[in-house]
Amino acid sequence: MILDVDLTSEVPIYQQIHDRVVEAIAAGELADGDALPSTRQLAVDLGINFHTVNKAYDQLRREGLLLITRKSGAVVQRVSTAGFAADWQARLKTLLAEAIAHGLDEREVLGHCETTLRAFEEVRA
Amino acid sequence: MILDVDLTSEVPIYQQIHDRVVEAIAAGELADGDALPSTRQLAVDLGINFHTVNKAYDQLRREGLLLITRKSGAVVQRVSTAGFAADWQARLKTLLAEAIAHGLDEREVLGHCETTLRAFEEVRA
DNA sequence: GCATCTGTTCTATGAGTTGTAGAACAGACC
DNA sequence: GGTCTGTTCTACAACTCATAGAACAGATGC
Repeated sequence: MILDVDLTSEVPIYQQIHDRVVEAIAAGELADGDALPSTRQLAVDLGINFHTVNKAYDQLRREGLLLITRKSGAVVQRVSTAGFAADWQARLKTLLAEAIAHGLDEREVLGHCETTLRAFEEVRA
Repeated sequence: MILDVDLTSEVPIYQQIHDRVVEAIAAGELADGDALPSTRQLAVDLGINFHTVNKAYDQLRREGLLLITRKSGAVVQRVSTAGFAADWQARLKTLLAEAIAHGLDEREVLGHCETTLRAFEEVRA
């Protein structure tokens, strides 16, 4: 699993780790039961502190995407989470509004959504 | 113009103000040339400090959505901004991946995008 | 048993962000 | 002249971010 983070980005490192894992799950590169590297190992690989990796993993666990045990480490396991849909739709509205406000056409924006979703499908197929 | 912010939210107040203005522009409730309330006035209306409003307005100005002068105050005026598209598409990918990772179907996600975009169109019409 | 790796938890520190606050200046308006 | 405006400056408490060190306990392999 390739997981590249930009240490110079304004986006927090733990957030980048979180986002890359989510994208890998969406693309099917990570499926239920797949193991992630240990917090200490990934921290060494990325050249960061293991507490930072721990924070990203913990966030994924709270979101119901990761199961973490002392025995098996971090394993992808998706469980239903309440209240996700409403929060997600609110963020979608804000993001799409940003594109429209900046002058993009509705059809153009929908095309970007379609292309992005198709990319996930294709990697999975 | 109604602008409601949640002071108890974990989302920063200035970010909420920014997002609501962007959504209003996308929905056509705010068009080019429309004036926003002064920083001090909006701060009083929302019961917050005017520096916080100033931060939100300044962010909108840097994004090319607002023109701020001592004379006319804050006025909606959209100008082209470089580098917006790439950043936006990266954020779109992350947001859509989150939905797919949580088990939503691709068609379902695209449907949400379509519905949200249509809502903007309808308010504008 | 022993060493090692793992997740977990605690404290701590420095840098940066967030929101509030007060003050001051200058242009615009009546 | 008085008032409203945006702008800029400093300042503060609270919080976040990332790093750091230490310690504990379960699991694994020899």
